[in-house]
Amino acid sequence: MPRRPVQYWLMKCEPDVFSYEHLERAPKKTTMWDGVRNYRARNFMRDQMAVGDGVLYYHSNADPPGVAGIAEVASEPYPDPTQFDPKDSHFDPKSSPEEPRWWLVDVRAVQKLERFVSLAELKEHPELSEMGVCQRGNRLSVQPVEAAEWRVVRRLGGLSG
DNA sequence: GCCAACGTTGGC
DNA sequence: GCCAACGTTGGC
Repeated sequence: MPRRPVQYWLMKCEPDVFSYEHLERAPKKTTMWDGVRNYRARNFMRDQMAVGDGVLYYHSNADPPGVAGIAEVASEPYPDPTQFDPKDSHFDPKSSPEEPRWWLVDVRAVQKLERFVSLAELKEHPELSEMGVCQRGNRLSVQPVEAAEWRVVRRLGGLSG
């Protein structure tokens, strides 16, 4: 069974909540990407992500917003445990372990960018204009990224390849 | 702090 | 199934 090619993603997180530096210091440099409660974002994680996929770790609601580091998908999709916890702010009473509504993957830090690449800088590059994050009003917290876009962002961030 | 864009909810 | 109201996101 041939493995599908690596795919690329952009995942948003508020750095005040969990920055790229937080991820680097986490056990195994890995965290559960919990709390996503948007169906499109969930579908990307549940249906399309595979271990080893590349992730642009994006700082949203930040000054400035932008891509801080490279991460990777570090688990198969599995149900988000916070949906079952009545004490958790992401509790979903309509979900059940038998029929979980919300899914996530683990994300592992790979390499911090040599240079932070701000949203303003992303927008300066016409070859990145199709990226969701460059489009006005796009609030999706998990987005697919084209391989060509991935390479451009890496290069802007001072990484080779 | 403002507000545009979007997603969700709930009345009908 | 429509759509107005409301809540959230997130850049500015």
